[in-house]
Amino acid sequence: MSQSIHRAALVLEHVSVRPRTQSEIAALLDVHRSTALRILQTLTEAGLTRRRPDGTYGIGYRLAGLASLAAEQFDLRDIARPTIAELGRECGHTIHLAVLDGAQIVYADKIESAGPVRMHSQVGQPVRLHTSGVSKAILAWQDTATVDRMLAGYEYERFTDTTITSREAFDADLAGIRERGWAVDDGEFEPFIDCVAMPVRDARGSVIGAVSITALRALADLDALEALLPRLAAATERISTDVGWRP
Amino acid sequence: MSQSIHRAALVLEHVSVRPRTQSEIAALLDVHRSTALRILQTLTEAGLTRRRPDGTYGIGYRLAGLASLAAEQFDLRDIARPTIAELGRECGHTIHLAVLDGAQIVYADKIESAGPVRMHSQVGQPVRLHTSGVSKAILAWQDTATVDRMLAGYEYERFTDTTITSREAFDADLAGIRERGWAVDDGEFEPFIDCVAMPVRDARGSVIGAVSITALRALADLDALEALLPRLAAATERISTDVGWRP
DNA sequence: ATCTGTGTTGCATAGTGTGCAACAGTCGTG
DNA sequence: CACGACTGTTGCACACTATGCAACACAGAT
Repeated sequence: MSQSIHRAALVLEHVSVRPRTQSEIAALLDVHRSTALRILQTLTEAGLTRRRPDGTYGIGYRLAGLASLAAEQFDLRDIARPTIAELGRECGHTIHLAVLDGAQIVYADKIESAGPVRMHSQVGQPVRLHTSGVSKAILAWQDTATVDRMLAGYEYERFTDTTITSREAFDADLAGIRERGWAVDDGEFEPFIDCVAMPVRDARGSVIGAVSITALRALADLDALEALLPRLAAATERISTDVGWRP
Repeated sequence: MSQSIHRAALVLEHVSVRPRTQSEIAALLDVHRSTALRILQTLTEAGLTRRRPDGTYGIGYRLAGLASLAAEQFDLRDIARPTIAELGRECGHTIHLAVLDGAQIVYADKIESAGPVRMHSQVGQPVRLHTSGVSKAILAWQDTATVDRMLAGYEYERFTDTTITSREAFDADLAGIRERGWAVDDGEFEPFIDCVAMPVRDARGSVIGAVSITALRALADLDALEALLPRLAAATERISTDVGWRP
C-alpha cells in the first residue's frame, strides 16, 4: 500500500466533512506542516481539493466531476449482490433488493429461495407501492414532495383483507415504519406471503433502496421473519457502508 | 508536488471515463504493472476506486460519497467570480451570473459597469424568465419536463414592443438559441437595454447557469454586444472547465 | 500441451517524500 | 507601534518508501 496515496485519501475524507486549514490537516495526519502543504498542493493541482478564499482547503470541483462522469458505474445492484446472496443462504428465504429509480421503485435484484415456492416479482419491474415491504421501506424516508409526486393519482387497489386502501392509512403505516425502522408486507398483496424490509442509505444518509426477506407463511410466519431482523439490519448496514454511508 | 499522489489522481481521471484493467492503467501512466497494482490497491482500500467483478477498476462509491458530503462547498458563484470580474473589466459593461436553483433561476453574482447606468437586477433575486438573456440561455438546454414545470402557469407579461408574450414564441426563441449557442435580450424588459448570454455547464455537460453582458443601447447596441461573444464564450468555457466540465 | 498475456508477490535499491531550519506574513495584545 | 505567536512557504539533505524486476500463478486461446 502506498502511504502517500493513503494520506491523500485521508485528506479528502477530512476536507469533505468541512473545509480545513493546512495546519489542521497536518495535525489530523500527524505530519509536518510542509508535508501537509505538499499533499494539498498536489491534490489541488489535480482539482480534487481547492484552496478557498479564506485559506482553508475544501473538496475541489473536479472530484464532483469525476463522480458525475462515473455515475453510470455506480450500480447498487452490483455492490449489494454478494451481501444479499449471503443473506439468502443464511435464512433460506427469498431476498429482494429494490431501488428508488426516478419516480418509481423497481426490483433491482432477487435471490430466490431453495424452497418449493417462487415469488413472481421480477428484476427490473416496478414495485407495487402500497403493498410491498421494500417500497414502504423506501417511501417512509422520502420527503413529502417526492411521496406526493409518486402517489399522485395512485390507486390503492385491494388485493387481500390486509391491503391498505387509502392514502391516510398508508401515511399512518409509513409513520409506524419510520418509528420502528422496518416495514412489513402482512399478506397485503397475496394471502399467506409475508415479508420484512429495511432501507439502504447512500453516503449522505438518504434512503435509495431497500432489502426484504419474503416467505410463504406456512414456511415462516411474520414472527419468524421478524426474528430475522437483526440479520437484515446487518445486511442493509453493510450495503449502505459499501456505497459510502457512514454510521 | 507529490508524484505518487499525482499518479493516483490520474488513475481517478482515467477510471472515471470508463472502467479499466490494471494493465491499461499501467500503460496509461507509463509505470510497471506492479506499481499500477499498488496504486489501485491503495485507492480501492480508501474506497476511491473499486475492483469490479470482471477484474476492471472503476470509480469507488466513497468518491461519490465524498462529493455528496462536500456538496455544500460547491458554490458556482465563488468559482465564477474572478472570471466574470475580468470579463467586466475587459468589456466595461454589466456582467450577470445566474444559476438554476431548483425550479427557478436566480442572479448569483453581478459585476457592475463603471458607466453612469446601474442595472437594477439584484443578486439572490429570481430572474424574469421570458425576457432575460441568462434565463433563456439556461432554459434552452433544460429538458422539456423541467421547462414545462418552470413555465407552468407562467404569465408572459408584455413590457416593451419586443417582449415575447406566448409559450409558442418562447419555445421558438429557445430553439434559435440552441442553434446558435447564445441568447439575447433585445430590449424585451426595458427599452434600450440589451444583453447577450451564454450557458455554463457542469462536469456532465448539463447547463447549470449562464453569464450575460448587459449594456444601455446608447453605449453599446446589440451588434456591439454580439462582437463580444468570443470573449463571453471564453469566459463561460473557463467557468465550466473550473467546475469540472471538459470539452 | 503450449504459449501468451495479465495479475501478484518478495525484495533490493533508486529516487522521492519527508522533516527541518529559516524565512515571510498576519493577527492579537500590550 | 512593537512584539510574540501562529501559520504558511521554501530549499535542501537524507531517511525510507515507491518502484521495477524476476519469478510465479492463473486463465484463455490455439
